[in-house]
Amino acid sequence: MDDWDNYRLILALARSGTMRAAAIDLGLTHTTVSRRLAVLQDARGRLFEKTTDGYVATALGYALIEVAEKMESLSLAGARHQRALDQEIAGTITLSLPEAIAQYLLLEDLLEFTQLHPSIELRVETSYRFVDLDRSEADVVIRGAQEPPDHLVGQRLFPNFVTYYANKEYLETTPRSELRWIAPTPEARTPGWLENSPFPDAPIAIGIDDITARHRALVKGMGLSRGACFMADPEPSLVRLTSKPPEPQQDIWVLTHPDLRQTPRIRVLMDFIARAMRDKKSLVLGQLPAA
Amino acid sequence: MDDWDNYRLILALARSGTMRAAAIDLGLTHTTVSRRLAVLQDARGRLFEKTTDGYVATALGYALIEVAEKMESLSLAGARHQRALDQEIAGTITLSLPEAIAQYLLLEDLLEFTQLHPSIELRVETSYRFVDLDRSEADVVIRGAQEPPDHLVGQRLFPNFVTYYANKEYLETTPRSELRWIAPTPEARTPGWLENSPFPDAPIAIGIDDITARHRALVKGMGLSRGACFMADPEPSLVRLTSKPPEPQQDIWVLTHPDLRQTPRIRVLMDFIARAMRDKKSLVLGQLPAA
DNA sequence: CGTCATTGGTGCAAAATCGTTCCAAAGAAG
DNA sequence: CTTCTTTGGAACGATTTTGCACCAATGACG
Repeated sequence: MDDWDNYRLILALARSGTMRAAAIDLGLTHTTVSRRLAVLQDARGRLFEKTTDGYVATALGYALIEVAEKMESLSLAGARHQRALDQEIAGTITLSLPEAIAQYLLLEDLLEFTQLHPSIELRVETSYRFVDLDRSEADVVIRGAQEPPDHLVGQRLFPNFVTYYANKEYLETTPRSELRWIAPTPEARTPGWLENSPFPDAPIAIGIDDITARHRALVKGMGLSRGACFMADPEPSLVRLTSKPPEPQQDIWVLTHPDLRQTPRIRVLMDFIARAMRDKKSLVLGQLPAA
Repeated sequence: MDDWDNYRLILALARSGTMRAAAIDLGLTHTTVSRRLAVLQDARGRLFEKTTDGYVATALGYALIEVAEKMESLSLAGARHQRALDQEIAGTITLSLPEAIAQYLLLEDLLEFTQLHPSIELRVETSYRFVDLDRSEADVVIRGAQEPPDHLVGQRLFPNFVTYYANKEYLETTPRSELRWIAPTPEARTPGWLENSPFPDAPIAIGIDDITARHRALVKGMGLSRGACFMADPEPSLVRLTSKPPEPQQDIWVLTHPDLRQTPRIRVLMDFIARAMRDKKSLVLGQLPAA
């Protein structure tokens, strides 16, 4: 018995009496319980005897059940301890981050964070109204920037990569002369984006400020667009317009105020975000999985 | 964390500091430790932080390490308890069984039994001198018999099946007229065995009393022979002489004296033997694995 | 006494886990 | 500063584990 999980098996079988019931308790099937018990008893000797009404522990089995019961109370005490620890970092955090990242990159992760830390109330603020971060009410900020921002501390992750996309069907059914661009509003356009694109002669049909609205229009086949890899690559209806590698844009930063940095609650969130982002690094860099 | 074995992982990592060392402690590789820790921390939050000299537990990690330490002492106490229980059934058992079964069927199992119950000294007696079991010094007896034996109690398992065999090379290279039988001594022969055999006209070259000696001669290609399936089937150099199903011989019994039957030590051994035999039932019945 | 439900076991295919082999990064040693 | 060792992670193939669909055996119930 070099697998402590076997104690859980013993406990479930002792309590429920039958393999099928024990399997349900453990979230398994009766075959798995049967096989695991078989190897366990081969290694440690008979633990249960099959009687007319279920499995009954032998002397040895009973000894191990007692161990398992104590282990269970330990485990439950550990869970309580964990909740108590989480209480110590209870409070509210306001997180400000770009709408696109919130919706397309970190949505599930942020939900997971709230489940992992029930004592933390997380408020997500996706508007860009707070351009001046010092005056912002946010505690933690995710933003793209070239330089380390003043008065804020944190870590730089990696650049956000973009390239050119279109809806596959739109691209195949639209005559080349009819292709149109969906662009940001003029002041937000990257210099040279059109000239370096695969279709520099196509006209700009519309300028949309909101990045997710632009993405929706792109997915619906309303035109060509330059967009973030992490938004477009997972969308199966979209194809890249060029085989050239995506281009890096601004670096992504995870930031907070210097006087909040040592706050455990803040540290936990920033660490969590950094970890979640790194897990998606290849997606943000636009590295296609099997290409 | 619905797998208590993860506590072992935490403990090993906390003690050794690096994944590679922890992996060695656990008998695994560092990749496995790394992956398991990753999913664990995804589910329960950060438990360790990577510092310049190894992994250091966070507050949460430390709480779980304490749980794991207590679990470990529980597990060790359980192992001591098991040894103590085994002491209660300490003593000597003399087991009498046919030489063929001892050598070809239960050898590993009996060894395993002594490891499982170090407090029991098992003496194996394979001679057939004790034909009268009441006068035998054996505590437990395995024997073949048609009827439930007098003055002894226990359980009947299943019949021992036999059929006809030869060394494959011997069969292919020997002219049919040169084929010879290796038989038991005349008084031990089953009536009609020769007439019902595939080669009823082949002469009997030799009569050997000892069953294992007969088997060895058969394997060495010294002739045809009728023998137990559980001895011959696992031997790759032997082939069956007939496609007819093997014939049942005497039932196999596991027996003891009535006044010993309730002795825990005896019960443990008899239960173990019955279980081991049932695991090999298809082998004894001569049911070929992939035929 | 027959029917039906429940139990645990078997064979096979799918899935998760693991080990091997590689590699980049970071410290330690020279 | 360079070299070398040690660390942990990634990709891939192999093994193990697991679930599913059956089945025989046993007991419950009408």
